[in-house]
Amino acid sequence: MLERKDQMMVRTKKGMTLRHQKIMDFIVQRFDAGFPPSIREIGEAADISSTSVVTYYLKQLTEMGLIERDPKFSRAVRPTHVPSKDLYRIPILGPIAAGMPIPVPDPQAVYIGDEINGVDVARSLLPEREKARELFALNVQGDSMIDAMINDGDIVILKSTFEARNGDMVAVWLPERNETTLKFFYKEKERYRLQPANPTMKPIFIEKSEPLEIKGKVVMVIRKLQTTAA
Amino acid sequence: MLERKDQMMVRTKKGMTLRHQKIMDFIVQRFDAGFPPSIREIGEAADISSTSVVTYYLKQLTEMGLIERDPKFSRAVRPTHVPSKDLYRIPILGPIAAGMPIPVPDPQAVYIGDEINGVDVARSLLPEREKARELFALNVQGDSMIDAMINDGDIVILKSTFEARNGDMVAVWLPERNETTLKFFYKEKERYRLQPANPTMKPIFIEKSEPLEIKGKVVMVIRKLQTTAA
DNA sequence: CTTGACACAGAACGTATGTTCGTGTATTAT
DNA sequence: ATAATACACGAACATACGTTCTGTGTCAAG
Repeated sequence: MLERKDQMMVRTKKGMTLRHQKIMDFIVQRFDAGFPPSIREIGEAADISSTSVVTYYLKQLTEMGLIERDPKFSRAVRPTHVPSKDLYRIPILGPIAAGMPIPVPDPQAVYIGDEINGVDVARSLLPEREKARELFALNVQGDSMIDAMINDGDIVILKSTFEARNGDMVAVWLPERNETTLKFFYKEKERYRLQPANPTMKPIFIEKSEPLEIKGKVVMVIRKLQTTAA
Repeated sequence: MLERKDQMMVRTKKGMTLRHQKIMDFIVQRFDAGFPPSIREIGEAADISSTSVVTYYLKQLTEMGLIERDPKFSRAVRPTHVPSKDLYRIPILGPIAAGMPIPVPDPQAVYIGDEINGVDVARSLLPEREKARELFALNVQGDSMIDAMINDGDIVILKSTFEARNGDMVAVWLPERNETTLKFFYKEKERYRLQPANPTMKPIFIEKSEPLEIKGKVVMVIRKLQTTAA
């Protein structure tokens, strides 16, 4: 009864075929909606005509640890690890300090193993969803940022950018001084003014002849105080 | 067939009877688990013997806007508004400034209308779940907290407490000075030392004879930089 | 070439599931 | 007092659902 041999899936080793992915996508989609699918609905979504074949794949996905099932209930299938829709995990790329260059986001390297160091931030605190992917976080090391009202141990969240507008707080790398700094950015006639957040402190001025690399715009600062074990 | 008249639910107006609540609780519980219940399972959970009665209540809950159903699928029932399990909404009680007393959490008043001003924080950034209820947030007004490395517009998250340990950052009200301040707290022999977070600034000392009210312990500071509309 | 593992189809079976209908009993309105 | 309404039970029914069994085509190893 099988005629179209070209449509059969081949799984040389233990990988994900197109069918595995289609099924996973559908289950995740339905899980997000709150209504988990039946075997037959999965079959329809993945172009599988037989319920036994769906069961066959579900068994594999379970063994891979991608889904969980409860045989006691119908439609009791759910993905094991689903990132929360209400959170966004911002990768922490590394430390930031006055005498160090700023780690730059690398779209390739970031998602190795999917188990990256990161901060979870509520979507409600973030700008639009689309731009969240441009965000990265840095761990502040040392007291060198106190003029930016940022302390040792703080986490700064930046939006990757190479330009800045007046009034933005930016992460700047000054090659000639071998210095990283976080300042409010103002473009003046012949120079840039880098203004500390702390109003009691003086700005520094960078002539336009001097190189100045803007690495990102600070969008948030999170400070966790060590909770002395209650 | 009905003998126990005392067990019948009476809904004088449009309120929630015990059965409504039992059903809602069960649906929410199952929704969180990812496996929505069937009509009969709901009936079992709410001690309802007839499936038609469950349907009857489900219809009411739908009309109240508490749940949603999709008649195309079985087990397709979900609560409409479920607070995310990954977030915790910390109520913002009001402003904090140097010359103002600190708003104190009032367990009664907080939950009016359930639509309170608040910050959503990822649970992963918070201490244990149990203690999250003791948290409240304040909106920093003015520059008076710059010695605590806290700026105008910052949000400070505090844990309600009346005592402090050495090294805690606390919100303190000094009645004799009519002053609110955020400082690291150290108990010394004859006095308290209130140390600014900014290492370049000097501590203030409070003799033990002077009254000092600890209102809370700072657990987190969140600073949102205004994103100049991209 | 044979064998066995893999990928798939189809059908059958027993149970689960949601709806609907008929009936009964309190409570409230007229 | 009577009617209307709200709350509740149980049964019946058609369909949905998951499991299991048989069988078939594909491919690589021996």
